[in-house]
Amino acid sequence: MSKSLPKRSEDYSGWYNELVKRAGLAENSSVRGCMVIKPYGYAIWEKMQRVLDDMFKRTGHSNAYFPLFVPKSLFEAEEKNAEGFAKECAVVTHYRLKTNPDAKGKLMVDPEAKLEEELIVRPTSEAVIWNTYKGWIQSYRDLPILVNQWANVVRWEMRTRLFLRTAEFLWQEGHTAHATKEEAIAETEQMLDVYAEFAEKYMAVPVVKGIKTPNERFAGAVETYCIESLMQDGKALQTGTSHFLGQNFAEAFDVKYATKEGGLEHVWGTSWGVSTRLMGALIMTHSDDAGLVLPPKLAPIQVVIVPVFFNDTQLEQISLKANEIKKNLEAKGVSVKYDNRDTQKPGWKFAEYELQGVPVRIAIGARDLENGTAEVARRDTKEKKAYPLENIETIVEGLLHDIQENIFQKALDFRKEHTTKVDSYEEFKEVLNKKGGFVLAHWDGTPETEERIKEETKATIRCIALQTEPEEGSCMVTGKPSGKRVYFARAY
RNA sequence: CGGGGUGUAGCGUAGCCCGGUAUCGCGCCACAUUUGGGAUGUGGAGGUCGUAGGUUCGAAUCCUGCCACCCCGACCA
Repeated sequence: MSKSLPKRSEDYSGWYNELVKRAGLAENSSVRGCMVIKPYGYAIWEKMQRVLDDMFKRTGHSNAYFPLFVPKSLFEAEEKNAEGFAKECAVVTHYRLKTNPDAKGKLMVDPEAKLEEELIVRPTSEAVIWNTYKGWIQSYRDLPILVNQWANVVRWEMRTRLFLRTAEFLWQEGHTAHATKEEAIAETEQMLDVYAEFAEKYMAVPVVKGIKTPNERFAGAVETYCIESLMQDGKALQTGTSHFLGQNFAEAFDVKYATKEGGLEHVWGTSWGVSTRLMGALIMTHSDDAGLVLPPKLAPIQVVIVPVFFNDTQLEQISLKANEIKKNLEAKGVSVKYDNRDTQKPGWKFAEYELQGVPVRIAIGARDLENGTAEVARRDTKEKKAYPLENIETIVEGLLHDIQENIFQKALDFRKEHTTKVDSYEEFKEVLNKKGGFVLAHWDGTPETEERIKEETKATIRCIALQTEPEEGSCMVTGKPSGKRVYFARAY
């Protein structure tokens, strides 16, 4: 195993794959397409979960849990949704194994134990949930229902990549039911805002909020909202989606409520989710050739203290000071690791914590004790500076704040530099090939043109941004009139 | 599912064409010297060569089947 990662500029996907493994985030498992999320990677996911979960609670949602299996008859009830997922479903057909009479010590599927109705391993839970909601909702007094679940889902992907696309992944899916269309749309938009806030304030990942074109829309939704972000290789990544389901699922599952006025109406629905794919966005937005760069707000270890010592006496003295700093920082809510192992050298530790993206590193040696200082290094810029020990906690606290701001700003600048307006198809292709990033162009609004662009350039419409100001123009491909520019990019 | 490739120690590999029981690096263990950016030396442990079969006195090497993984395509919210 070589010591350094592949360079981003030379082999971006190699860099990503190696980084995920070497930083201890995840690894491939013996199950095709499925990953093992390792403790360090899972710790980041847990922090994401905690923040998001709080945000969901604050907006009135409660958690619940629904089954992993969906009976085929339920699954197919909402036709478009079922069709959209049909090609990537794992299906349970039997419920028993038996010993194989032809191969000693081996098991085989018991042909006698065929399920009467196949069970689909959920690729998403709308079907089970709406079928359940049917029993929960009779009157307007039962609405709204604001439920979220943290779960795993399975989508049998042909080609997988750690975090970005795996056959099984972890996510949360919110499913809400409302009395009115307006309320459901407001919910959809509210959750999109929650995701955007989370991405920008916590992950430090700038996002474009928008709606999907019909081609890219969630199967079964009336409107799909999304947040899109830009990775360092110029490819876009969908980081979250929020769907206005209209009455599609209510109709498919016959979910009606009695109105105040005594009428009977189908309820309105939404669903919204973010997944472990966020980990991919986090990694690819900030990290560099030396390893992971984590935003302080999501870093499992925010500060690491590394002692530099030559003998046990020195270590003892340094530890005294280090533990004091650790305690003081922890009192301020900062998570600190004091790495006093004598089995690794300081230089090794420096490199290791850089690989793991720990935002701030404090090194204390005998020399520092004499001078009453410590060396403080920040991960994002790799700057090192000696500070007096007295107010080091304040310095570190400020630094964590700075890093959070700085990496967001850096990502935002990158996105600005890589967002290009073009007015011709030629220019469009050139920008895609030479520069990458988001390309803002006029489009005639037809699925045919969108499809043609996708086939010819591999770029898709990432979204129609919510904040886009109207601008008269003509479609770069067909010349037909267009009222605004849309975001194109090659995407993950 | 199509086209190409690869499976050899925990990881990365040489050997395969031309058959004779496996090379090197990292990591691991022990000891010593080291320790402010991934230390050095000496010694040591670790292998069903993906798997099943075939050819052969003898197979990592040749042949066949199977499995897994990677790349390209197709597919993909």
